[in-house]
Parts: sequence; C-alpha cells; structure tokens
Amino acid sequence: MDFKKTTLKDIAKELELSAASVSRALKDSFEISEQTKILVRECARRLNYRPNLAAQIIKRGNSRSIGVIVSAIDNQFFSQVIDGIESIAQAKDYNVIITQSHESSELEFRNVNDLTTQAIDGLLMSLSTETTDVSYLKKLQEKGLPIVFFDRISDGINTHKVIADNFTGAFEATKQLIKAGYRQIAHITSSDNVSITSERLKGYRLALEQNGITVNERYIKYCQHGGKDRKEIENALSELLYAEDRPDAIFTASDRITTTVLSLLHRLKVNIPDDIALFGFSNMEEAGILNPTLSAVYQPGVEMGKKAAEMLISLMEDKQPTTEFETVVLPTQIFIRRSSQSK
Amino acid sequence: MDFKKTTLKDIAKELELSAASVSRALKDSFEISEQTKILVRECARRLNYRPNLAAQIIKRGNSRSIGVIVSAIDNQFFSQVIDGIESIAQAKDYNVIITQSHESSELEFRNVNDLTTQAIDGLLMSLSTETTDVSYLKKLQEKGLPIVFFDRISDGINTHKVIADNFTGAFEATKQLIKAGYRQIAHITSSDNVSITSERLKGYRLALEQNGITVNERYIKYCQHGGKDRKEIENALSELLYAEDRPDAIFTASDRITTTVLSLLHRLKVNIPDDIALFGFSNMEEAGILNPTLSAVYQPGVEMGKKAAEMLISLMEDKQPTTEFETVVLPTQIFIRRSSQSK
DNA sequence: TTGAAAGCGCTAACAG
DNA sequence: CTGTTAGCGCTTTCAA
Repeated sequence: MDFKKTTLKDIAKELELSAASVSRALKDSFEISEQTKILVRECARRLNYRPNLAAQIIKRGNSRSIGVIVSAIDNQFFSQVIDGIESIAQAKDYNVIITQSHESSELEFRNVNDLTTQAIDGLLMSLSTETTDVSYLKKLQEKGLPIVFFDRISDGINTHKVIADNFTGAFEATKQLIKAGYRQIAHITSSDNVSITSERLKGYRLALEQNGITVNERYIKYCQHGGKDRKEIENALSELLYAEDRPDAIFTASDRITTTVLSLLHRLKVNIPDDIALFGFSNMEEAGILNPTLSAVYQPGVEMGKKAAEMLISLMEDKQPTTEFETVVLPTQIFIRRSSQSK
Repeated sequence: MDFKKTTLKDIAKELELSAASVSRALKDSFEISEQTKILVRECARRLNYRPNLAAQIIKRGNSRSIGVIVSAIDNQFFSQVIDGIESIAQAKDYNVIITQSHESSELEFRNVNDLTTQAIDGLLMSLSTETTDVSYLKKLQEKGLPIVFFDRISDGINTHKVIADNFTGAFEATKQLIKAGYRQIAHITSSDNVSITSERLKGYRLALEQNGITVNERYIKYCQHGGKDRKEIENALSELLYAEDRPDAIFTASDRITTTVLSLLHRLKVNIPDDIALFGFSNMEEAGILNPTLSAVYQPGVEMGKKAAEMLISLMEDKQPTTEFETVVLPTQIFIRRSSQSK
C-alpha cells in the first residue's frame, strides 16, 4: 500500500495556480495577495497537505534535524539527557533522531552511517563502551559535520564536550564510605575505554590516598561491556566476594552495574550495608525505595542534554568554522542513604 | 557551517563517468563492468560517499522508515517495546524514528505531524492518556498511511493492534491479593481515556465479584495524566489513606503509579505489606530489589514491539489494501513477591 | 501579483 | 557496457 500524499501541484491544479505561487502563499510571502493566500491555506488544510520534508532537504541542503547516539534509552540518565535535548531542539525547531548503540561499536558505526545518510545537520554522541577507534567520526567532522560529545567523550576529537563532574562525584562517594568507617572499598566500573571510567577511577583513588588507604588494585574490576552483560558483573562481584581480603564496601560506576550488584547481593543474602556497603553512580528515580535505600552520585541529565544541544546548535548555526572548543563540566550531586552507612 | 557531502556527481567527475553509471555501479548492477565497479567503489570509499537519503526518498516515494510514538522512553516497558521494534526493523532494513508524547495529546499531534512530514512509511502508536480525538489519525489512515496500535489502543480506528492481556493480568493480581487475605482492595489507575485502564479495571472488578467482594467505587482512583504529574498520585493516595474505610491493599495500574505510590508510602511510614499491600503493573527490572520486593504484573514488552513491527511492515508491504485486521493479545506474567503478602 | 523554468541528488527508461 | 534525459516535490530566480 502506498501513502498518497498531497503535493503542491495538487493544490495548484485545484486552484488553477502555479506550484510556485502556492509555495509562496504557504510561506506567507509578500508577493502574494491576501485573497489567494486564504484560498491556498484553506485548500491545503482541506487536502491535508504536508510539505514533503525530503524535497525541502534536497533543496535547502540541510534538514533541521540532529542525530543522537546513546548506549541505551532505558538507562534513566540517558532518557533524562534526551528529554533535555528535545526541549532545546523543539524550542529551536529542530527534529531529534534517537539511536541506541547497545554498547556495541559496530552498531554505533552503523547508526552514525544511517544518520548521516539521513541528512542530519549535527550529531550528539555518547560513545559505547566498546569503542576505541573514532577516526571515522573525525573524518565526518573534517567534512564539516558538527559533533558534540556528552558523557562518554573522546580525546581523539577536538570539539565541544559536556560531562558531569565524574571526578568529584567519585571522590565524594568514596570519601563518604571512608567517613562511614569502611576501609576495604572495591570499585566495579565500566570498560577502561570510556572516559567516564578513568575520571571516576581518579576520584576513587584520590579519596583513598588522601585518607591514608593504599589502593588495592585487585579491588578494581572492569566490566568491558559496561554491564550490558549481566555475567561480567557477576564475575567481578564473585571475585571480590570470594577473595581472602573481601571488601567491606563497593563503589559502583554506573546505573546498570549498581542495580545489578544490588540484586546479586540480595540473591546471595549478603546484608547491605552491614556485610557490604554500596555506593553507586545512579540517576534512578527509585533510589529512595530500593532495599536498602541507595546512596548515589546523581548526574544532571536534563541539564547535560540541554547544554549539549545548545552547543551543537550554535556550532551548526555558526557562519565561520569554530576553532575554539570548550568542555563544560556540570556538577554532580551526592545522595547519602542507607546503603552506605552501617558502622 | 555546512556539512559538504560527496554526491554521485563528484564521483562521476573524478572518474569521468556519468552519474547514472556511478549509481548503477554502486548498486552492483549487471550492466556495469567489474572493473568500473571496483573503481567506483574505491572512489566512493575514498571520498566518503553516502547516498543522499532525501533524494532517494523523493525518487522512490517511500523512505523505509517507520515512526514510533510512546508516552515516555524512560518507562522500562516502552523501552523494551522499542528494543523489540528495532530488532525487527533492523532485520528488514527499516529505520526507526522514536518520539515521545509525554502524555500530552498536543505533543502527540505535533509528533504525528512531524513524522508524516518526514516521510515515514508507517506508524506505530501508543496513545497518550490525554487523547480522546483520533480523527486526524483516521484521516491519515484513509490517505493510506499504515498504522498499528500497541498497548494503548483506540476503538475509533480499525487496524492491527497488539496489547497485553491486561484483563487477565489485573484479574490475577487482584485474585492474589484476595488469596493473601486482603479484602479492601483499592485501585489507582490511569486516565479512563486509555484502553488499558478499562481493560485492567474489568479484571479488577471481576476478581472482586467472583470472590464475593462488593466493588467500592470510592476505592477506584483515576490519574488523568497517567501519573506524569506526581501530585495527582499523591491526591489519589491521600484520599484513600484518610478515608474512614481505609483500604488494606492497593492495586496500581502502571509502572509510574506503582513506584510513586511505593515511594509515597515510604515517606508516610506506612508499612508494606503489613499496613497496606501493594500489587502493581510494572516492567521494572528492579522490582526484586525494591523495599519491599514488588509483586507485579509483567507485560511482554520486547515481544509486543516485535509483533507490532511485524504487523506494520506486513501492512506496508502488502500490495492490495488490507481490510481484515486483527488484535493480538499477548499473555502477561505475574510475579508474586513480598509487597502483597503479609497475612 | 503571478507564472515559467531551472535545479537540488538520485534513479530509470531509453538510446546507443 | 555506458551515457543522455526526464522527473520525483520543492524553492528560487527571472520574466511578465
């Protein structure tokens, strides 16, 4: 079945006008008489006319739409970012096309390809945990595609970037655990490919060092797929739990890792926070009704989305190529709840 | 800044061929010699050529992309549905454009408009809680746009539909509460505009009646905005809690309502399930680590997405207009956990 | 105030 | 095997 759309010509024929006049009338051009405008508008409504975007894109050479790539939209942090992006985009009359990489660099590559094929004017991007090679993005950028990175950024590309203050977030979280009396603090984190991992790791390390605790490298566990694969979190956790020097606290570096660890500890009947404390990075609205309530570092998702969209749109609308790029760091928030305080 | 794309012409000029030949070479047409094909492919790669989708759309008259409208992607049920849709779409080489209505019929209308302007070939749609008028969708359908409804469907339009077995889900949930000894079972649900509300309500009513419990109409509370507005849930809950015949159990009809009620009960220090039991519709992965663990009706989100996408694609690819439509009902699952069993 | 015509990038019919 | 040409829906000169 084919979706028969009304075109300019249909209206022109109906009204015995030229397509050009109809086009101008619909744009409220000054060269068209009020009377024809009214006629045209009425006819357009009646025939349910909708301009063909593809034709406009071809003509104008731009599409007024921006592509977004995140690892997964069911991550509340990312859906908040998307809400932020959409609010700015709508205000400035841009369309938003959302795609998911599901932590796969192959899918990420494919999405970028699809998006550029789809004539996007700009790209907002948070890298997958798997991604190490960003050369194809660099090429696109060199061809003039404006790109702004958020959350998981890359040093390999010079452009605007927006991140949360992962370092301070991790530092404060670890400090809180220490303050609550924990000493053997493990860290389960994402792949060391992504920027957020090393930023958070630095905060974790410094907090320990500043408090006279030697960093135990065996306490640091990486999940190469960002916890997309439940198994890898299970492995990391078992290694920690069945070691001779079992930690008394775990600091987890992402939403998914945090909730999975919590659920695994439940299943293993490990008491939180008495046996093991838990402090996570999480934007879950439900953190306060988990068992136990979850201490967490919260990232300003909506704000990050807004900022990233604003920066991208400014790149797109700049007449001359931008050469001075900035990296915006947004503050994180710490919520201290039950899961990190027994002692 | 403008994103300068390589076109067929650029390749043609470079290779001193015609645009037509280049086009055919890239399509691996039989009329082109192996040698030119190799040359063309090499050149395309080198110049980072990407076909201009807009041009193809105009030419072909279709876009190989399908639009999706859900109320909010941060709802885990909907993100599962989207994952299902994407898996089918990718396999059949369709693009997916996701939009959110945020439970507003105005935004929903705007999204539909944007999507049809963007030359989608088909539409997958779950209605917002606010929506009562679907006449504009009917018009689109009459113009030949294939539409498939999922989850929140409308009687006003005759087409394929996919829903979960809301009736049985609600029936079983209520029955479980009765079995656990509860008698004063309240129901907090969405707007009575949406189909899922009445389906679930029917199950709730029947379970009560079958067990000799008279339905107390004051126990049924509607949230006109599906709980998007926290206040409306708060109001519904207070009315229940401060009534003279305070219920001893609440059956909630959606993810958002469920978690919000849980969090409000926490704040009010109401003990669950001893003071009040809770049974909800929820697709949250975290249901098992909430406090208390949440008894829930689970809907097959991924499956629903897959089924809806398959039906839509079959509508789109059918040569003659389909006249026989079906409504697929997928089974729900019941998870009985702590929140519904004290007595 | 309106129309005719060209052209955006691509494809397909037709010609050679 | 390859090129020429027309046309998809729209905008934009240029001309009337």
